[in-house]
Amino acid sequence: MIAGPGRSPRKPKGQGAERRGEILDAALRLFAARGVLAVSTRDIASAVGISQPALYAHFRSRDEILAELCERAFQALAQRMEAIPVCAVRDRAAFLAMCRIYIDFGLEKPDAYRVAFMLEKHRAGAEPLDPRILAAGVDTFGDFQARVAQLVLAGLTRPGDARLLTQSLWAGLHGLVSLLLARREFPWVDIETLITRHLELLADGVLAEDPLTPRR
Amino acid sequence: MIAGPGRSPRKPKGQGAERRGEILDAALRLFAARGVLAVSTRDIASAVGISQPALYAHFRSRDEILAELCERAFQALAQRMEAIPVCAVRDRAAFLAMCRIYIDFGLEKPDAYRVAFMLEKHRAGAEPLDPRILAAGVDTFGDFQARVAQLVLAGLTRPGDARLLTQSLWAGLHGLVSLLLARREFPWVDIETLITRHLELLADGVLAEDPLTPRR
DNA sequence: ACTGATCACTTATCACTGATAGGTCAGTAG
DNA sequence: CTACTGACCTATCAGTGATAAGTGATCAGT
Repeated sequence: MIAGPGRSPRKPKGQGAERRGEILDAALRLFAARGVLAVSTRDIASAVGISQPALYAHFRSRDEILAELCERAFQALAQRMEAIPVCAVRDRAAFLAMCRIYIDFGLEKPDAYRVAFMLEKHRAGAEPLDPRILAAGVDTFGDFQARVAQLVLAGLTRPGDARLLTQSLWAGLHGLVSLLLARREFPWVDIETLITRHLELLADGVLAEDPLTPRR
Repeated sequence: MIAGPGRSPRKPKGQGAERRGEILDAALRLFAARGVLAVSTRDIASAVGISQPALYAHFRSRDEILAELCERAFQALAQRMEAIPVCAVRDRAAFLAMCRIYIDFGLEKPDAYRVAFMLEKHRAGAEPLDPRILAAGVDTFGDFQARVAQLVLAGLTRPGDARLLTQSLWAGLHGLVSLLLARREFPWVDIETLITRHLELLADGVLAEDPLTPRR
């Protein structure tokens, strides 16, 4: 669409996997700058400094580039989540910290979050979604679930098994992040207040009332 | 993309607003059948029985068709919500029923829901979103908030004003609906169980503990 | 040193997208 | 009858994702 700042001046050949990485970096940078829908394969190729069809030597389709970025995003989130070790999830504070990591990730890396959780990968009639990506998503979800399971084992949660509680909690977190990202023009209350209150709401809904660790 | 079943055989002229309605109906039908992204203006025009440029006599762009459908979707949701009058929202059961209406709407009319709540209207660099649509959304949200305010007035909620609680609750509901719609291939637990438990979670998070109306 | 294969890349082109320009034709007002 | 209006058409635009076929450098084997 727009000429853009960055037509690189034709690169030397570039060694296999190295080019692949360059393409992914350029794509993520453009997606972050203009939005996922507004970036064409020509834009990406131009930013890398190669012709548009050259992309197809490294990726089978534009969607495969997205899928690869999606996998990267899952890994980045999983890495952040490691800041709260599974064994450390034993009280309300750790629960809140864990949820906070998810929300902060979404708000700080909106395009990674969009690619991973908001884009519809298989439009009606397309192929059934790269199983590698599905696996990466399920893995990341598993990391989350393992931490919730700690709370269940410690008897801190309201009734329900870890899988059910985790899916419900995930929905609660995703709802806030995705609405904030997709409806920036909505008249939100103060965002920090909203996040804090929403986390309290989720904690109240997931965790058992416990007089020893009062809510506020 | 695909020829599709429905090239209507060239309509007679059609009176102004009537054509407009036909176009919206056809667009919604196609979006529901193939997904919003997979439907072109030529598909819509062909289904109505007119040429593709003729659409632009009634709408300024494809996005304006989407915006109009979005407004319709908000109205449809608002209409369903009227089944629970504002004054009737006085207890946990009414709260759950109100939330259930939202979720059922999303799952039963996935394309209307997608158009209204999940599509990103203003990609980076586009025009700032039709204010009529924004107003329709804020109105629908207001209907929701009025019901939550009843609960606040009745002293049934945990701390927080109605606006804050409503935005948080909305996020909780939207998270579940949008994830179920966007990630159909995810290994969800039984969906009815998940919905029920999630609504309990939200109720526990929003409503005060009240020994007179026990949770289960 | 020559040959043949391979690889990363190119240009040219495909069918398709949303959108615009300009002409056609029926119906109506004067 | 003329003049106008409005709904509609065909033709065409630039931009999209993707493919085909060709180019030139590199490298292994002889």
